[in-house]
Amino acid sequence: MWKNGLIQSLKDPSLQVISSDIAVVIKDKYPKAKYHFLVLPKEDISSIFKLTRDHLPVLDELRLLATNVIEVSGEKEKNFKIGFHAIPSMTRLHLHVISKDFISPCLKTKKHWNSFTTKLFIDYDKLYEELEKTGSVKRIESTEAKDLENSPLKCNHCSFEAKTIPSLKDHLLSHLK
DNA sequence: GTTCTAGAAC
DNA sequence: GTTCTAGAAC
Repeated sequence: MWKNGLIQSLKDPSLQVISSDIAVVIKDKYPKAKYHFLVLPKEDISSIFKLTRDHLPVLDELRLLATNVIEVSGEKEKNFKIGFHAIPSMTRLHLHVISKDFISPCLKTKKHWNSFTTKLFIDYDKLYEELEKTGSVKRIESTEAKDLENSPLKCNHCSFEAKTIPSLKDHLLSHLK
């Protein structure tokens, strides 16, 4: 089943970029930017919704590996987004580490775009705080999620709003240095 | 999560 | 006529 794809990838050492005793970094199979890594715990945590305060140290470790893999790539952390999808599709908790260029042939749909650039993307710090304060991560309302998935294609660098995905992709090229 | 493709949008 | 999106996938 495709939902278990990440767990399969986790087992394949050739896909591992870096790892520690408790977590592994792999490249996203369909990267949505120049750099797109996933940090997964070895512990069988299916998603953000299974997290408790007991997992805070695991999150700390995921975050450390995120910093490490950016360093190894020779890039600057400020040029990355680090966080979780509010509605994960695939099982096994995974932290996205993605460069803000969002230039990739695999970025094809409005849902892709909005999953990284709206509240459908939960920054690491925000999720960590919620877990610390409330002891769990709340599921987003499905009506709000639909609205976010279908919201206008706003550039993540400026006020530009694209009418189509291809025009957004053209526009993103203009932000390359 | 992706692929495929019908038909909407242009 | 071509580009682009969006829903089914048994």
